[in-house]
This record gives sequence, structure tokens and C-alpha cells, in this order.
Amino acid sequence: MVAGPTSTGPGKERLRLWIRLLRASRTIEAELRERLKKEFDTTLPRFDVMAALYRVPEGMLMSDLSRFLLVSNGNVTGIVDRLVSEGLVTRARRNGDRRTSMVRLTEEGSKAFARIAAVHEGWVGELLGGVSEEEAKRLTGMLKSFRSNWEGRE
Amino acid sequence: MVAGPTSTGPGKERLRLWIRLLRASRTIEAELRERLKKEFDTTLPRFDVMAALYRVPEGMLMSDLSRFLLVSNGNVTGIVDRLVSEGLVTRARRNGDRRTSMVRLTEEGSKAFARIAAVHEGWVGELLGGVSEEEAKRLTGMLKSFRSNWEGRE
DNA sequence: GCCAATTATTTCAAGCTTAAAGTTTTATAA
DNA sequence: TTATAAAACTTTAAGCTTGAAATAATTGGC
Repeated sequence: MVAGPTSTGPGKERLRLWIRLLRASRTIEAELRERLKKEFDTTLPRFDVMAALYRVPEGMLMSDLSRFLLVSNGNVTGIVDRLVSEGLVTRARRNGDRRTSMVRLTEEGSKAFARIAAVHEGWVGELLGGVSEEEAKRLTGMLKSFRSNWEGRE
Repeated sequence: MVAGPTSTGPGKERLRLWIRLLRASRTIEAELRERLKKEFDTTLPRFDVMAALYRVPEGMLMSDLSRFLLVSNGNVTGIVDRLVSEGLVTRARRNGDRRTSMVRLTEEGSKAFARIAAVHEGWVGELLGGVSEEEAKRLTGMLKSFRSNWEGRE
């Protein structure tokens, strides 16, 4: 996915765009992952899960997390397992439906996330420093529009 | 990385942009991965390595591959191992420097890649269908410019 | 109530990924 | 020379990721 187009033709510009998009996100992602590890001894997937939970104090179901984060169910199970063993989140069985469990940040988890998120936002600002806030808004809009065009089919 | 900003302020738009960028590439990547598996029984990392090699008939060193694909050395070792065992690439020890080995697509690998790449380009065209070729060009330019601003430091 | 289908989640096997440590070969320089 | 460092690569351990199979609980039709 990271190599160049192998042909010319109508889809060429879109293929170029896709390759750029992928290289950009991989490069930034790698940098953020490394910093999270070095500065906070955590990982991107753990950060993602905590970020998702931080917005929703009442908690989320495993399947909500999975859908929201765009990763598989089994994947979330493992990450939450590790976060639980680190005391950062809890899994609470529900009376209503005993198949499900509500996942919540603990007090400690919430504090830890807030601390990391503040620094993280600064990193993103730095790494995307070449884009003005104005440009960022435009780019965001374009990404939003193309996404809605096909996502969530079937 | 996939949740929303947790604060307002100067970096807010860049954070939004980063989240959009990441969600877009993850969504497309997931779709492509699934199709590669279903239609060609292969994986994205294998496809990436083959795409890199396809451009360079004389072959690449392991370290070239690693740098080009933005992944670690050890990672490439594993993927190339599997491609070798499938008969799609070869590792040729070099006389000049016996630490290195030249990795090349086999005849079979080259044919297989060409076949997959043609379909793959169509998929990308479809998935990015909401972006006109003109827009694609503009977006690509913007992504290129921000990338050059910080990548390749130290 | 009972059984089949559905839903929520976990488990599993295979593969991907990284960082760090180890191996082999080449280059440097006293 | 001949140690010493540097370079290219592999190995390893831990964790991430998926898709598929397994488990457990709920729902719906009869």
C-alpha cells in the first residue's frame, strides 16, 4: 500500500492520494506510538480505548468499543484485559443483560488519561505543524465528505 | 487516536484533522485487507512488500525495504520469509557484502502481483470514489507539503 | 414453557509489529 | 595487523490484530 501506482489511467490520482494518506498516517502514528511508549510507558491501542471511555463516564459495552474504534471484538477483549490488570478500567457485569459488561475508566485511569491526552494533543499539533488551522479545517472537511460516500454500506 | 479532542484551543483543528485522517485510513485499510484475503488469499503486508519489489526488478536489500515501507527490520524478515516459502520472492546472498541479501520477486511473484495490483487499483478508485480526480490532486498536494515539514528529522 | 435463532463476548491460531538483544560480516584506525 | 566499532540482518518476547469457532445469555415463535 505504500508503493507507487503501477499504471496510469482514470484511478491514478486516487491511488496516489491513498498512498499519501497511508504514508502520512503511518508516519505520524509511528512517532506517536514511540513517544507514548517512551514518555508514558503505554501503547496506542490502550490510549485509544481510554480516549473512547473518557468521553462517556457511564461506560461502554465491549461491542460499542469495538465498533467505535474500528477493530475486532476479540481485539478489544485483550486490550481491556490489560487495562483492567493495570487498574485503569473496570468491567462491570450488568443485571439487565448478563451477556454484556460495562467498561469504565477508574478514577486512576481517568487521571492518567487526562495527563497523557494533554501532552498528546501538543504532539499532534507539533507533527501537523505544517498545516495551518485554516487548512486543517478544509482538509478535515474533505476527508469527512469522502468517507460518508461509501462507509457503512451493507 | 480515534476519539475526539478532549479540549479546545489552538491545536484543536489539527487534532480533529489527525483523527479524521486516521479514521479514514483505517477504514480503507480494513476494507482492502479484507478483500485481499477473500479474493487473493494474501495480506496487506505481503502486498506492500511485493509492490515495493515490483518497481525494482534488480531487487532491494532488507534494509531498503524496511526504510521504504516504514516498518522495522525484524518485521520485514518475517514477511519476506513467508513470501519466500510461497515461492513469490527470492533472497540472493551477494558476493560483494555477505551481510546483505538481495530480495527479488520471482517470475511467479511478479505475475501474481500484477494480477492483484490491477484489481487493487480498482478497489481504491471505488473506495475513494467520493473524491474527484481534481480534489484528489489537491489533497495529495496538501498531504505532501505537511509531511515534508517534519519527517526525516534526526 | 420450550427450542431455535440471535446477540454479546471470549478464546484460539496465525500472522503482524516493535524494540532490544544477538550474530555475522565489513570498515576503521592505532 | 588487530582490536574496535559499525552495519546488515535475524531472533526473541511481548503485544496487537483478525477471522473463525466456542460459550453463554437473551429473544421470539410455537
